[in-house]
Amino acid sequence: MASTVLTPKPLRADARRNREKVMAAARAAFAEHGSEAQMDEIARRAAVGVGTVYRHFPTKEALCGALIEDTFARLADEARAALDEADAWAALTGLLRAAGESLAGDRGLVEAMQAAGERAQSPGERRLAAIAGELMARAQAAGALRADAVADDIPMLMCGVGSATVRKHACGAHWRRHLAIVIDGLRARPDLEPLPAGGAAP
Amino acid sequence: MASTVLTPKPLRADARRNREKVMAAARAAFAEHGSEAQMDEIARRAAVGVGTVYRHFPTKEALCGALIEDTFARLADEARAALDEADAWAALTGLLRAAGESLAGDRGLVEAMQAAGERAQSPGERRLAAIAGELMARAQAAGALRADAVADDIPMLMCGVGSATVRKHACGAHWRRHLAIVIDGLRARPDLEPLPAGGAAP
Amino acid sequence: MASTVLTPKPLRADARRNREKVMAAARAAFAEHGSEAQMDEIARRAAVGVGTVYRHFPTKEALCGALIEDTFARLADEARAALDEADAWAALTGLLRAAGESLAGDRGLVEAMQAAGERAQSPGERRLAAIAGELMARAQAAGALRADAVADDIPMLMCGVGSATVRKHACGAHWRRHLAIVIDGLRARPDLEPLPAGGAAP
Amino acid sequence: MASTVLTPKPLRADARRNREKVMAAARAAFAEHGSEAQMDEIARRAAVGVGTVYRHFPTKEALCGALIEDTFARLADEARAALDEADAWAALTGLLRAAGESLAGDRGLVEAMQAAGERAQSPGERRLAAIAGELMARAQAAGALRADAVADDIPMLMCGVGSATVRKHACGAHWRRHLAIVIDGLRARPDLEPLPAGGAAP
DNA sequence: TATGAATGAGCATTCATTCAT
DNA sequence: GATGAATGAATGCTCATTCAT
Repeated sequence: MASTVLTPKPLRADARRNREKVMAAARAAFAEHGSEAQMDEIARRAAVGVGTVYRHFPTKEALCGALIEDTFARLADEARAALDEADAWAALTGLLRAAGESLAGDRGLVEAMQAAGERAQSPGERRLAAIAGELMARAQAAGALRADAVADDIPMLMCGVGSATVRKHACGAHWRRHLAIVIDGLRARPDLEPLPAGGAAP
Repeated sequence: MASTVLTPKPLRADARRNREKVMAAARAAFAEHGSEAQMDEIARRAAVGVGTVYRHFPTKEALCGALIEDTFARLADEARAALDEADAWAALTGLLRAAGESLAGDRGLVEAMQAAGERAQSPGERRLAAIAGELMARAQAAGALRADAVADDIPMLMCGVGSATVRKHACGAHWRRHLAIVIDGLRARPDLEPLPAGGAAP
Repeated sequence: MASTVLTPKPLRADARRNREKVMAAARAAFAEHGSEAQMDEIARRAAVGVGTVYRHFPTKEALCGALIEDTFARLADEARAALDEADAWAALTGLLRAAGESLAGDRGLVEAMQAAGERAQSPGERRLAAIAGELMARAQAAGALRADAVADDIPMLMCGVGSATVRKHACGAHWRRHLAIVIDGLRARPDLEPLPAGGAAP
Repeated sequence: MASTVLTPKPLRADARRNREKVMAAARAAFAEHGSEAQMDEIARRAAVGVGTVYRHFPTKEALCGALIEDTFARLADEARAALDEADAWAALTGLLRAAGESLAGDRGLVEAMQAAGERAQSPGERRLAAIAGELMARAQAAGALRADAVADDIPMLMCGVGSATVRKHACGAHWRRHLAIVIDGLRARPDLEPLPAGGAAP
């Protein structure tokens, strides 16, 4: 699903099946434990030997990265469809909601969003950012999105929302409330104070 | 300061000094590395032996917990002062801003907020929640805070903001923008859609 | 060439070709990396699958052994020609020089010489030893080779010379100097002290 | 014994005892298995946990290196005493014999000599080389050592001799015979052909 | 009581060998 | 037969915790 861009070799059928078993197992393990997930456990969940995991992904980091890129690429594909929507604000908030659902409960992905900026952006990430930027521009032109929101705000806000998705919530809270509040905070209003300037942090 | 509730024994002066050196060192180490901070490094920063660290805190987790409680207690103390303020909305947002500054760049604290709900609430945390709840009620009564915001939303939102504080930001972004957007999203507005219901998650 | 003594089955043409590709690849790999050469790399160099390597040689050790025997057999063939030479000392030193050139830079072969005595002598090795022994006897009879040199000394000395061939030398040194010194040390001289007795070692 | 040059800290008594147990165990293990010796086995032989091994030596390579340097330093100390001897040839051959005894059967040390030139010379190694060079000059001046021998020849020759020491010898051979032949080959003689030129190899 | 040396379970990764395709 | 994917025991190293000095 939207993962291989160049398809270097048409993997043997059983190898492809194993690769997918490994990715599924890894997705589950990283979602549950973040980058502390153990390679042996991933292999066990995939019902293969560790060697097989390493045949497909040279290091744990590479495996984790492949999973993340896979998610970004899928989100970007979905987002591209949203570009056709007439209502830019609806398209933008739809994208945020979709991103929230992808992040939901996935410790690995949330860690990755927190670590963004410590590594180079992957292709899917860049595509996603470009589409989000386009949607923001349209939503600002339509007067729905506050004018002082910038493209870089989106991954930061989604990092925050993602962070909330991995919390065991107290009963009144839920990450969809967090997202809804953020979205409301992004709406254009006549009387809002401007956002503080961005810049290197912390 | 403000950390021990029962003070079981009045520690010898040098023991107390060591305890404080350890806590300071641990605060720095956890802030920088999160829960991956190493006990040896903490001892080294505190200029004591590891044994001394373990004399004051039985496990790494206990040390980390003491630090967190210390922070919550300090925040709660500060927040209590805010109860005297006439403008409830200003008091509430002031509290959020103070919390943001405490979280800023502190990986350990941010991790702790993400893990909240997996452990029992500490006394400071409870005091802080109570004060925040009181401020919310007043702000809602004053018509400044949206009526559908609930007490549990606050730590969740601050978890998100905290998450942004540990990110290496792209240049346009900054966690204070995140917080400002959240605050704007919390303002009462005539035409807002109600927030989705909370509930156990994920 | 000269490797299989009994040639149990006349291998199919393509199988023989593969066997030779594998041996050539293995020779290069073992020469470069010694016994740390990896089976996968040998297969890759030979442009065959690992399975094919294992079809021809049941274990890495067997492959390595076949290579060594191949080299000894070739040396023995060359040495047999030297038996016709009139000057026994020249024939003997020629053999040592030829052996040095074969060893030169071949980590696998040098390792094998160090390990000699831990495994049974191969046929080629025995033939070579017999020829060397014959040359030694003649050279001693001619008064050129010191009388206290014995057959077993030769592989030991060549082990030492071989060891020098795999060294990255400091600029003044070169293994041919080592060999020349050894050869000079083997010359009969009126005033030499006798060599120490041999015997099990170390 | 001649190992610590700067004595950075006066190790606690038990720590020093353990350090020495580890070095003794490692010496035995590296002697027997070369650099393939396993850290767990070294710990077991020393009757300590692996962690203790790593406390004293940060990596396997460092441990191996410390052992080698220890040997070179001890040899250099012994060699310095030899500088007082009147008979330079006897002093030089005595040094070679002592080196042979140190190398005898020590796979780790022999590997190190083969790898010399792939890493920087250690202080002990340099001291040893300097003393050997001085002895060579004197022995050449006395007309005992052949004039075309150079300093770099010595470690190369000892590498060869060392290589012979780890062989399981056939009954007629023994590394002391190898060394004796090399020494005889180094004697000045009126009618020797000059050694081939040194230079980069292989 | 403070120290820091010792412990050892735990984890990522490698590679000879096997076996389904 | 040939292939190369799969296997999993083995290995170097880490780090929270314990305990002798």
